[in-house]
Amino acid sequence: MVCVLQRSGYLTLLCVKKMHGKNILPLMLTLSLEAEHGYASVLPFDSDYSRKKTKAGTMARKSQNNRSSHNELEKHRRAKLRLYLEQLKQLVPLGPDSTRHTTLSLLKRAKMHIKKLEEQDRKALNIKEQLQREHRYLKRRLEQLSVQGMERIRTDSMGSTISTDSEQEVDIEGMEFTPGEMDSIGSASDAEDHYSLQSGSSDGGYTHSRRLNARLS
DNA sequence: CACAACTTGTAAAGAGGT
DNA sequence: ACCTCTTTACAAGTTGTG
Repeated sequence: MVCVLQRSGYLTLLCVKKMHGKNILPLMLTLSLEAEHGYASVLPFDSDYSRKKTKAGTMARKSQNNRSSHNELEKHRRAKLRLYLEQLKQLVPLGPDSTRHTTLSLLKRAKMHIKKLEEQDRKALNIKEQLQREHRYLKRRLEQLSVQGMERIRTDSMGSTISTDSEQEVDIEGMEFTPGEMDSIGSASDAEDHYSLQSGSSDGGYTHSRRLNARLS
């Protein structure tokens, strides 16, 4: 039996039982001399243990120094986890019962919060698309009406009279036309936008267009 | 008793030697 | 290519605490 007192405070005993001249049942016994630990482990041992990547070999290879540095690393990992949880806590709105929050409850809240944000995002996207359709439709309608107004003025002027009918005026102040938009006047997407406006949510866009149509027809 | 913190063993991945 | 070692992360068991 070999007995080694390690600097880490652990006592390692190496026991080898001989039978018929051969070493059998080798064991490595590790005892902690620190009272608060009371640590003891019995490991199978063989002369090749330091080179084998077996479960027992790994255990035997790990010195107590490795063990404590491993514990330190694990401590750091937990500290990092705590930090991330703290950061998460700043991002998640906590309810009135914010006196006690466990890790589990925080994660549950975070999950709910993410779902809520996703829903808000989805709704906002729908509204944005609806407004874009409305905007496109109104723009094209305005372009059509301004063209009609110009033609009306031209035919009137051929009759040596200039119309001063205020009802025929089209306010194009503030309008901007890009070449693409000018090309798309009267295109199929016009009807599509109009349809989507009619079938869309009940905002003021459609009624506004109808008023405009009625006034100029 | 529930939860947090700690300890320990182990697997996986990557590095390095042969 | 194979083997071993180291690093890293995770899971399970244990201990501490309010």
